[in-house]
Amino acid sequence: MAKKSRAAPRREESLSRDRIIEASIEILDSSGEDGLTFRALSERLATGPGALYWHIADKSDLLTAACDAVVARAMAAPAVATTTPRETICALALGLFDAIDAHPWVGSALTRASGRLPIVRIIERLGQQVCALGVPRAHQWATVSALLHYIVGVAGQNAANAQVARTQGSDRSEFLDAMATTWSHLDPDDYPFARSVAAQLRAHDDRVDFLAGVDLILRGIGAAHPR
Amino acid sequence: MAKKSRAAPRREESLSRDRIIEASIEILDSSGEDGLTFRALSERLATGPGALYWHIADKSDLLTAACDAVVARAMAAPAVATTTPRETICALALGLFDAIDAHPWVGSALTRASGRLPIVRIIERLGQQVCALGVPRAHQWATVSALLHYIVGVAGQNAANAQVARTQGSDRSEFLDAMATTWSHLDPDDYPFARSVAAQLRAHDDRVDFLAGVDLILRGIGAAHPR
DNA sequence: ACCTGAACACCGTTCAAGT
DNA sequence: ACCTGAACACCGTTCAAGT
Repeated sequence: MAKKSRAAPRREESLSRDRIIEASIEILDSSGEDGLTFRALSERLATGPGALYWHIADKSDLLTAACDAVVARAMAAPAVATTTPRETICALALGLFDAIDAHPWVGSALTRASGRLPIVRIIERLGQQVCALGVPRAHQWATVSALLHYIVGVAGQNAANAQVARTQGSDRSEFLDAMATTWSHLDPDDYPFARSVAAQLRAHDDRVDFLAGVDLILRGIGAAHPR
Repeated sequence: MAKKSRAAPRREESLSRDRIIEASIEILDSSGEDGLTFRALSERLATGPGALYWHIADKSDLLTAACDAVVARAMAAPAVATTTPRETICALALGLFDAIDAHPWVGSALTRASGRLPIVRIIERLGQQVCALGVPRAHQWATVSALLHYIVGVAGQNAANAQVARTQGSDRSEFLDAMATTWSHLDPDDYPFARSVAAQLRAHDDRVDFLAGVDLILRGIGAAHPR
């Protein structure tokens, strides 16, 4: 047996906020929101639950920090000077959509992060482009707010869908299929529209619909503030 | 002492799904999401926690049902024949906004109710008006989806704000004030936009901003599908 | 300063037993 | 058929005690 080197640390790396957040993201990605517990997390980090509280305030802090790490990456892509503000907004929105698609738990974390850092990052990037679009100062906040709420709304719905699919053990298409079937059995007098779109539901592409919504808002901005 | 009448029931009314949901709404309104526990609920209904499971599947079922009761009321208002589809959509959106403002927990419940009854109710009412607007069949779903996600997004944010305000014991204006202060202290190079809107944040009216967002989407619909 | 891990005060849910 | 309430398997969080 090899002799222990002097002052060998208990872990390969000592505990730190960043290491905790990194481990949290891994657990969230593999086991979902319900899988992230202080016990599971401390086990993975080879420590006790109490140790985590030295580096993070509470679970909400942990979730927001994990969310922020993902959002920061998605918002880090620099704006290319040769693109229009409109294109940049679409790119930012799509970047967020894809990040949330890859990490569904970010969707629900974002919903609970109002006013916190991850939301401010998004507001800042959107806001700069809304200014560049020529929206007058008095309307800038409401405009950014509309874009933000739409994006966060879709994010939350996607997270919820993923959560349902996870707990039911079914994948997305099975989930959509079951939903479409339920809708097509609704009362024709009370729910004519829901019945009529049930079929489209099976084939639709969330990403395309998401972009269509962003496009609608951008058109609205253009119509409200013609240059 | 009055003689007990024969066959006196243990409770004034026997347990039922509706009574459970009604009591849940009262608890949610007075104590928030965290206040709704099976123990608090069974105590208020003078029964044991296990009894509730005879009438409801689980907590998610309970929350969705409570949410649906509120949404159903907000969506029940009949469309007046003399109004335009546009006005009806605004009225529906405002009705939901006010319902969620009065019952903040509905916001987060809605986010987790994708494809369930409360969401279908909203989709149906919006969908009929979107049809009336003359949106071509192929674009109806994406259009309704944009409106829905925006509304649910705002709802979720409002619920989160109310939740933060509740746990901090502060009211909405204190919360907004603290947020504005934090934002105004952000780094000027990294967050010029967030800093510039921080002041507006203190004075802004959520309801007005919400309507501005609905208006933006409606303008976008008009621009995308001119009649 | 940082970590340990038992203990506390809860949860949602189940289920044998009652009526 | 409907209800009871103890019991189960968890949570997040705290804190005296260690290094």
